[in-house]
Amino acid sequence: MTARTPDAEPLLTPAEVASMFRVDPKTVTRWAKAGKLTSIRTLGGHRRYREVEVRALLAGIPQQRSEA
Amino acid sequence: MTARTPDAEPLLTPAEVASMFRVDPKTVTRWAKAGKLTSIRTLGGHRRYREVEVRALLAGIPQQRSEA
DNA sequence: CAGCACTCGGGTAATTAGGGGT
DNA sequence: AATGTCCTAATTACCCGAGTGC
Repeated sequence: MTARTPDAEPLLTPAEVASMFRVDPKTVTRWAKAGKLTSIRTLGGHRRYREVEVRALLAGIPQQRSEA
Repeated sequence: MTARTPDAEPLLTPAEVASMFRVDPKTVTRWAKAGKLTSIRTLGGHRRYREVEVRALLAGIPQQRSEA
C-alpha cells in the first residue's frame, strides 16, 4: 500500500545529509546558506535537499558553475 | 525517529583516525595527500575517511606494498 | 489536542587546513 | 622520506529557547 508519488524528486532531511557527510546538521544548513547546496523550503521554513545533488557532491563531482 | 540513512558509508573524522593510529591529525592529512588513504571532502574542505579502509589498515591488511 | 523528534535561529568553543621550519 | 610543532584563517561542533513535522 505504497502511497503514490506523482512527480516528486527524492529529497533528504538535514539529518540525513549530515550523517552522509559525517557532519553536524547545522553545518549542512550553513552549506545551504552559502549556496553550496540547493535547498528547498517547507512551508514552515525547514530545509530539504536534493538527493541526487548530495550524492554527486559526496562522490566528489564538481558542481557546474554557470560561468565559464 | 532517527533519521534514515540512505546508503551512508561510515566515515571518520581526522581526529578519530589520528587517535586510532596514535599519531597527530596532521600526519593523517599527509597520508591522505600522499594517496595512502582515501579521503572524502566536506563542502568546507575538511576531510573525512572511510571507516572500513582505516580498520583494514589497522588490521594490517596488505596494501600494495610488497616486502620483496 | 497532545507529544516527541527534528530543525530553526543565534552565539561561542573546538578542529581542521595550509604553509613553514626542526 | 616521515612526524611533530608553531602560526593564522577558515570550517565545524555544541550551547540555548522556540517553532515545525507528523
